[in-house]
Amino acid sequence: MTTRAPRRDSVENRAGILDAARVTLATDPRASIDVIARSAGLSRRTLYGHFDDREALIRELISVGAQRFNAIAESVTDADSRIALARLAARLWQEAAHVQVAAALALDEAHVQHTADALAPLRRTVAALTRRGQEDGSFRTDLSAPTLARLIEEVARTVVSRTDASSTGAAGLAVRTLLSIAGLSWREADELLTAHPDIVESQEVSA
Amino acid sequence: MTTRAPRRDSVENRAGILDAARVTLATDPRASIDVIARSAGLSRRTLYGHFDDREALIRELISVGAQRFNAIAESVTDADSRIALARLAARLWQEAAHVQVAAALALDEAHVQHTADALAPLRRTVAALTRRGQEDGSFRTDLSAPTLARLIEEVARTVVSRTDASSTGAAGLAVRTLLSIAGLSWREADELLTAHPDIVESQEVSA
DNA sequence: ATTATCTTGCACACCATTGTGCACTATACG
DNA sequence: CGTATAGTGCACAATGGTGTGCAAGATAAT
Repeated sequence: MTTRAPRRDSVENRAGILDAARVTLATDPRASIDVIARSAGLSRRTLYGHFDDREALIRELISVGAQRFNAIAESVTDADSRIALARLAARLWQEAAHVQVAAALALDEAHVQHTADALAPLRRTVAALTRRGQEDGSFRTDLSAPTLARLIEEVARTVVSRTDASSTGAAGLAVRTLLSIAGLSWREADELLTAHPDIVESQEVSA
Repeated sequence: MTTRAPRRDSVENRAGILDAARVTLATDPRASIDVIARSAGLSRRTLYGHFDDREALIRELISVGAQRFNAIAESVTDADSRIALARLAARLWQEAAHVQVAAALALDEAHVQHTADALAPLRRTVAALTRRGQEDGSFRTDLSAPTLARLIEEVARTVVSRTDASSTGAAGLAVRTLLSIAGLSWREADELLTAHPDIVESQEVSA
């Protein structure tokens, strides 16, 4: 009596719900279950077949998203801490779709804790990077490392969630902003991005 | 048949409600009317005696707060655009209590428009200041003036609403952050604040 | 082709919240 | 004082959301 394999449409629908939730909640973090389900082309009742709870849905969304971020954090290995920060920002930006939900949900009182936990590795990376940047003289030292790291996180969240991801040069804007926060002068950031055009592919941030 | 003068407790209570709403909504922008009323030491029913609507209450909160901000914006007249920005940030920071509600409500879809309208003067000041800073070579020119102005606004909102206003040096943190965004190197910002200690100085911790 | 799996619509109970009507009490004003 | 003004508690209807039970229908796996 081995249980039958799960139906293909079922797993597809489950993924579809997560997708719809990601898109929908990025705009409105408290969209109703009904809106999410319909946006996935399914009925509200069906959604409850895949997820016990609104909670369960959101928790999974956060967990899956966090994994991507943490993987990105690991993938950045540049020796130059300035470049490392720039590249980290750019790569996260490419995940904008995912980042925006995370940014939105992270502000929701009910999920702050889970989000914080899930993103711990990324946060550790940022903290280490900040320390390194200060030690090698690349980053500002008028703020303590923890404070600066926090500031970088908060500003990153803001820039990512409140700029139009589709507009040209948006990625460049995000990267430049974070480098400024880290303490680089804008000219230095400019030079850096010119010297390493691979970091941000879509150029042109006109004056 | 001349109507009698309004009772003193009535106007006090009205003010108390606005106060309570300010404090409560700063933490949780969608706190219920009941919570706000009780936090003001009044019953829900009484609140409805003073304000037609949840809307009406919030609209007044925004209007009153916006007036303060706009007044501050007008009060900053420094010729040096860097100092003007620093002072503007510092003065707004002193209004932290008010700023935090504004920041929280400004993110609420239902009130974005009203908030934007009410804060138009402040926004105009920031825009003009940004343009001036770019023209006199103080601010960065790798971003267009409107983009930079928007960035300054967003980061200001973030810093103000997501840092502990009571912690020491918080005002300094806010000011330094904004100067960095404007394009100053952190050393330059540091010099500026050392040369003009009056900008961040003397933060009253009045309850 | 059979059947277990999945989707759906509908009804339901439940909850929090909003805004109002009303009778009653308290109190500040003149 | 007397009285208009204000506060309170309670009941009420309405809204919009959550999560569940169930029967009937669709469909993918075997």
